[in-house]
Amino acid sequence: MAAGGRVYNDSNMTVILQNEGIPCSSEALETLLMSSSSPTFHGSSSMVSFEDVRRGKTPDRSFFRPLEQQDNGDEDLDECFHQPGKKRRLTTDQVQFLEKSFEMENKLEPERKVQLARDLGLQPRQVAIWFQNRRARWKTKQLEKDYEALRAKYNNLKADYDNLVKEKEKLKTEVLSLTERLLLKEKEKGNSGTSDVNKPSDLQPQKPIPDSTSEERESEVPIVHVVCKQEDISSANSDILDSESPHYTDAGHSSLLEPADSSHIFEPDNSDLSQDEEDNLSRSLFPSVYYFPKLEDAVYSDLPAHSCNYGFPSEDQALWFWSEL
DNA sequence: CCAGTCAAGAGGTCCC
DNA sequence: GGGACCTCTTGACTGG
Repeated sequence: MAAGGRVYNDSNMTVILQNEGIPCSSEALETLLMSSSSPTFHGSSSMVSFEDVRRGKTPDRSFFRPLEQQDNGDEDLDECFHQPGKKRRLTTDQVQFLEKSFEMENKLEPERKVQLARDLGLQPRQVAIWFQNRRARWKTKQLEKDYEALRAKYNNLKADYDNLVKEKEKLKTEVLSLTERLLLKEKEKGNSGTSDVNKPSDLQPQKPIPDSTSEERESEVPIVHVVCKQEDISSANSDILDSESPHYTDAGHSSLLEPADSSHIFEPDNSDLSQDEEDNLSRSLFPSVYYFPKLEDAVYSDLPAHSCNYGFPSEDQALWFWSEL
């Protein structure tokens, strides 16, 4: 490596030491070189706790250096004379100390910076840079975590959505077969000679007179209003579904959805819906954009007045329809 | 201070 | 074994 190939002489030593802010008299040099091989620091530096460091028990800024000397006997030379442009890794203990400090508070006040620098034998600038980098890398990690969490959430929601789509299909099939049965029954009735079989009122429950409040609410929700007013058989079907399968009503959706969380809003799957575009049932079931809460979260008991139930209890609607059978 | 970037250093793998 | 190459980590710098 490059470090191995470095050649030092007295002159560049002096320059380097001055760059490092180390007094560079011949005695100082000697002291540094001596201390590097001094048995005083040859034990693990962990023998002196960081608490001691905080209390000022550490002898001087060279405390953390010997770790490198343990790794490589030549490191001390490198450490003392390394070129100013060259990057030096912090020792494990220095990093641990900084990490602990970072855990306690990831911002660095000037006083703390100076104190840390003194404790670790680093330049305050180095400490500042270390904290900056640490914050940046912590943020990156945090973003990764957040991304993973969001992805998991998305997968759950997608699974819920898929289940709902399946359930919708099932219910659709069910409604179709029931409708067929109903029509068949009506046909049989007609054949038996009853006169007013084909009146729409026979197929549909009498629309009750809405009270003033429900009237007002209807006007607030034009899309649903229009859908609910469809005076055909599928309208009746939608009433049944609304009462029996509250998952698709908008009852309580606003309170169940987290605000500003677009992951809860599903655009209709066009590929799914377009396969049966004439199906009024689908249209009445799904407004252009629909929301659905998690099944277990849904509050089915308090349907709003505009949720296709004409302001009547859903059980009654079911009765209107089934009483005709 | 942050985001983006550079570059040194260290570890791993492959090939001769 | 060791050199070449690659990748990742991390200290340092820069511009906003």
